[in-house]
Amino acid sequence: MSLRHALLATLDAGAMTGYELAKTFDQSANRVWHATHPQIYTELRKLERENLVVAQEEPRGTQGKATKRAYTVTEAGREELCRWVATVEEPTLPRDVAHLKATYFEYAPPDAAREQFAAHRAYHAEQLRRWEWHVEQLRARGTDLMQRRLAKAPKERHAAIVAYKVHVYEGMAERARAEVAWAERGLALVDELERDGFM
Amino acid sequence: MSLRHALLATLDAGAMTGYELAKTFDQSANRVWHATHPQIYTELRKLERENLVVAQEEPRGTQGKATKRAYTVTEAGREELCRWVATVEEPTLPRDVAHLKATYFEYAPPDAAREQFAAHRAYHAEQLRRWEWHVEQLRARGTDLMQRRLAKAPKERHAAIVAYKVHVYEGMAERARAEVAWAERGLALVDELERDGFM
DNA sequence: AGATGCATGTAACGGGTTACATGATTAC
DNA sequence: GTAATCATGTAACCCGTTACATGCATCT
Repeated sequence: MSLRHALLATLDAGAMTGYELAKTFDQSANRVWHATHPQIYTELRKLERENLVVAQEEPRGTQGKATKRAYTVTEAGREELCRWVATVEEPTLPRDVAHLKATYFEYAPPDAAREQFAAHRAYHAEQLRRWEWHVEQLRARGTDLMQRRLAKAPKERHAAIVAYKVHVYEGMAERARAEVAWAERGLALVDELERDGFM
Repeated sequence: MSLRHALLATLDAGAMTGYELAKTFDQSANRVWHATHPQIYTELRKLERENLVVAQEEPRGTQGKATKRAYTVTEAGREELCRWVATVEEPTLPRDVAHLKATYFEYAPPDAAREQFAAHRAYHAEQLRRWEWHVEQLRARGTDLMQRRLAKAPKERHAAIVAYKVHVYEGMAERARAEVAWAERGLALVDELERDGFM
């Protein structure tokens, strides 16, 4: 149940609608925790029922039929967020398709193996680019979310707020680099096995 | 739906019961893909209904009331396995509690942050030990599963069978090392922030 | 007038976890 | 005889995905 806390933390920087949260989640900041929009809307309603957030309903469009709802964290919500952040959690259990599949590449022709290592490399190279870009943005305190967050916090804490996020995103970048290197060693391995007649 | 393929691959090395598969899954080999025992038993029944495996039912114990079922892959199952291995899949979407939480360590007292980085380090150090041990076992072709797998495959393919698995497990070890390093940099960061009065 | 994109949802389904149930074997 | 462990399952629940529905806005 981490989605709710990711939502609480994001909302703590300032009120947002479900749509804005969904955008924030999948394009920029929280690529650490994936969530789809139906999930976000549903979870927000749930958080509202539990009084961890409150919604401000406003008309959307000119006809006044459609509405949008901007959510704000309540005091209880903030407490729940702090409680969660300070709690040590069980590590996520491993479930990694790419590595699982690579375990059994013996069952596939060399070209299929190569194709998959190449796809792996491409995906993580792209991720790496994103993480690196994001680290720069954070350091420059240039993202919307960060500015809103900093505006609400006392100045002496700004360094910590930025530093933890930078640390996380640098960790993700490091990971992506490792995946790229792993895929490249994989490609070399396929070549080697084929050259030596083992495939 | 990777569990079924992990099961098919494991069974392809030789018949096993659900219990043996569960053990294989969580203690030694397939720590790349976590699965609990109810899930394994259920999936095996499903694979059986789809004719991807067949079960050999045998009495268990002396009273002859309880039974056990040893599963074997069918030709269709092997084809499905090969098809899956050769297919490029969407990468698993990121969902990482530890990194998500670390993003918000600003909300926690420094000691709570330290405790979590320490737990992270301990967990991945232990994982690293496991992966390294496993790589050694594989290279020595010393695991049960590997020996059964090799016994069924033509000799000229042995090198590839071992090499792919070693590559995967070395990748996992590399990852674990990166997580340990990340946690250590995290600990240093908390110290630094506290020393400079930012917490 | 129709297509595309913004914005907010609901419903059905599937995979995975936790809790529970049951029987056999081994060690004390 | 009782506790622990081996072994096989079922049931309820929760989280997340996919597909569908709806309304407004903008561009052509």
